[in-house]
Amino acid sequence: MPYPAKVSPESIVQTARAMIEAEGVERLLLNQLADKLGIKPPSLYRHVSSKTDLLRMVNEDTFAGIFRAIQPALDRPGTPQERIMAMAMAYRQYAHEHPITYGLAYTNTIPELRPDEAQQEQAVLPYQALVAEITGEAQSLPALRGLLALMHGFVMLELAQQLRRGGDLDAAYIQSVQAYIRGWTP
Amino acid sequence: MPYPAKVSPESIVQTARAMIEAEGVERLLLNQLADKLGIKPPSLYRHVSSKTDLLRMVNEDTFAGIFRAIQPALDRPGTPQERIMAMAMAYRQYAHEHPITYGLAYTNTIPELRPDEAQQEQAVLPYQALVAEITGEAQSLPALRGLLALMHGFVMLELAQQLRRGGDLDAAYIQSVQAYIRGWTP
DNA sequence: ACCTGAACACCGTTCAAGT
DNA sequence: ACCTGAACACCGTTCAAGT
Repeated sequence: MPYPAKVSPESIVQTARAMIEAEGVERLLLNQLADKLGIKPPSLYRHVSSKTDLLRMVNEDTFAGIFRAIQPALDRPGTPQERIMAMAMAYRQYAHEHPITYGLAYTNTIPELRPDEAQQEQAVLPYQALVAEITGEAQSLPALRGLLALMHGFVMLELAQQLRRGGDLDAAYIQSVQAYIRGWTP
Repeated sequence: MPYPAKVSPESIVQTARAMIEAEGVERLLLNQLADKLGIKPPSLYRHVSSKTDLLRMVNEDTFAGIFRAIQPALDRPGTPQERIMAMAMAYRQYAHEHPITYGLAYTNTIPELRPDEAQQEQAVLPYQALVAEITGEAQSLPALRGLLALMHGFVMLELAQQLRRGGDLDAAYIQSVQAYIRGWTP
């Protein structure tokens, strides 16, 4: 009866993530996932309680990845404006490198796919503090929200192919974030 | 053989839209849709070539609705800043009134769900002209893109329940859009 | 011309049985 | 403790037959 596990929650999530990025969520089929893991579909249910649960795990992984990607901007030297800009660049880069799973993490049409609230909040606080260096404490929450909205919205429009009119998207992003920061600077 | 049609593409789209808003996309089942229309599932295929095609039609309808909602802001009197703000308010209101289908229209994970490009572009031009009154012609495209990103991103974060820390979201939206516009004003 | 019953294909999920 | 074969449920889609 000792039976070495062929898969782990980590290997499942990682393989699922790769399949989603390669083919899109709608083509993440559990029998194909099982195939790649070297097991049969029913065995997946030893490690994951449902396909929805699996997608939630992928999303958690995505949020962790985003915060890991933008972390260095916090410790970096420079003015608050420069550090926010560095964060915004790292944020967009992460989204470009994981276009499908990034979008998936934010299209929580199903509440079960949402990540833990408290954990999420904890992770944003340092960035709010960074924003506060420009706007002051009192305005920092709305200013942070607008900043996240601008970054997220830009990236989502890009990924959904909604910015198709040519022109320099890198420059548009930088200019827009700079304009936003400038607008909040007293 | 004369047989009056019980349904039309319009009635199908409208009913589908209502079901999506009421229950979410994942619970738009074609047999339930057929039920509400008083027909049997196979009959749907007289009017729609696939479920994907139906969703594309719903999305087209959504984009038309968005532009209809923000149109009045164009003709309204006032400074460019005021008219952009009016547009931004109408935009967010539309999204609040159609939370699910709004999100659906912008999460084009499948290319087939995307609306017509040329038509889309035509519809945005007046708003670019409005933005140009502030930024000048040369900067108007990137400035418009950032504005759309800010509006879309804010609304998407709200709808995905990603702004849960309390505070006045209406005020945050207004302040953020104002800051953005201010940042672009020479 | 439009609708339906019957049937198929696909895929997530369960469960009893294997090692 | 982990895996599998067989089977079920669900749902989008097709097609030949009805009016």
